[in-house]
Amino acid sequence: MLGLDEELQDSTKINESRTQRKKRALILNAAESVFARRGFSGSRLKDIAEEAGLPKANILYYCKSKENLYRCVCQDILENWLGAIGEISVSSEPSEALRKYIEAKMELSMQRPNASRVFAMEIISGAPVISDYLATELKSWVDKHVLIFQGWQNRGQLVDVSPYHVFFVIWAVTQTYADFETQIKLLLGDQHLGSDEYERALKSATQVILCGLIPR
Amino acid sequence: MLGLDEELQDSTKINESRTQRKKRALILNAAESVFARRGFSGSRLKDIAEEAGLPKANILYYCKSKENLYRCVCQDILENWLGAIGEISVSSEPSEALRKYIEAKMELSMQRPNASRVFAMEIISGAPVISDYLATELKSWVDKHVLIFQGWQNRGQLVDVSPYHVFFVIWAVTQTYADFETQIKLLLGDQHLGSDEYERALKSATQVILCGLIPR
DNA sequence: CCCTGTCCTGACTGCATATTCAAAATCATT
DNA sequence: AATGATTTTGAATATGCAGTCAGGACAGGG
Repeated sequence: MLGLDEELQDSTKINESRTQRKKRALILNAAESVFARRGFSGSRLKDIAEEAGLPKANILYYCKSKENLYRCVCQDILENWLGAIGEISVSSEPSEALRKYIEAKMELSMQRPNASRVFAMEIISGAPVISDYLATELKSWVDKHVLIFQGWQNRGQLVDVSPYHVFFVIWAVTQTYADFETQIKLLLGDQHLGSDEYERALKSATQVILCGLIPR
Repeated sequence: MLGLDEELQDSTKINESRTQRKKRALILNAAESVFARRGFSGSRLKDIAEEAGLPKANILYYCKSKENLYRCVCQDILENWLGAIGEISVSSEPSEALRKYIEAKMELSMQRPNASRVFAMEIISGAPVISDYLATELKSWVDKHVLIFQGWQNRGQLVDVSPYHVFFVIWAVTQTYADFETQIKLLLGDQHLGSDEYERALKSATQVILCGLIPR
């Protein structure tokens, strides 16, 4: 279990046919949903194969090993996340910028809850696969935005809390609706977190966090 | 994988000697720390045994099976949590009550981070073992407190957000410092979340959440 | 239609691991 | 100290699973 970039199944091969790309996506999806539920060691290739509707050996043909498959899933998730979340600029109004950011994160959590869960398990397990990514790409992204936050704070547009912790709070809240869906459903007595409940969650999260961050 | 209460190794046997209770605690501790890192399926009895400094077969002697051991760990965690968190009463001032609650939760997260992580993984996995507990004991506790929150809201002491989501937000934030410690350490560049950083985390969490909840 | 390389897959292998077992050690009681 | 009950443990077992492989299907180019 080392870094992400070594030995990854090359998913951008020059001559990859349409059906092949579809099959890859199918496998990644199936794998993501199984890994999300059982974690890496708890997942069985057989289950992933069934979920994807393919024979086990075919999975191994596309992704050389279970570990490599897991790495591909992680990479897929990280790319998707980095791409989907827009930047925040210094000049923007913090309340609007933060609202947009929270909305975007929330949207991601609801649309690909399994991605969030795989990520969560990976971190809880000590990030054996993505720690490099966290320490380099994510860290520099965060550090950059911490500066922006401090700019806002100097202008009195943001309350005086450690900017890092602002991120921790936002991430915690937005991801909880994906990661702890089971618990939330059970407590709300709901079977499926409908879009009405999603609205309420978004409203609560945004309201609580923003009110706590923007001075009046 | 069924409910919690069936077939649990009876840890309250009448004549259990001091050394036996110590050994049980030793095993539970070791198991908790391994389960926290690897999840249920990812954990190896061998690793738990090594962590506890006991031969593998001895673990099985005390807890009949790996699954039963996992159940015991979960039960231990839930009991500890339920016991440690005080009640919140209607008559209390919401800002003080919530502050205390947040502090207590935060304290638990920092003191037994592994417990929090086991719990998190269990929920993400769909709560195969503790779903009964969530649906009964925890649900009734939450429902009771939702009424209290609504009382506060009627008196204008608490902003108008869904009380359930107030809990989700508080839990998300307080647990993130245990569950995502790896990520937080990497981003802060710290090796060990010292007590100074803990103070900062507590302050940020309390400030953001409370300011968002208490009207002015 | 044949040939060549790619893709697919059922059966097999070897290893890791939870659990059992039986014998040894320890303890408790008289 | 003798006897029986409980506790401990190394070794054996049996199962489940990731990964291999050899051969079949298939596509494309001539």
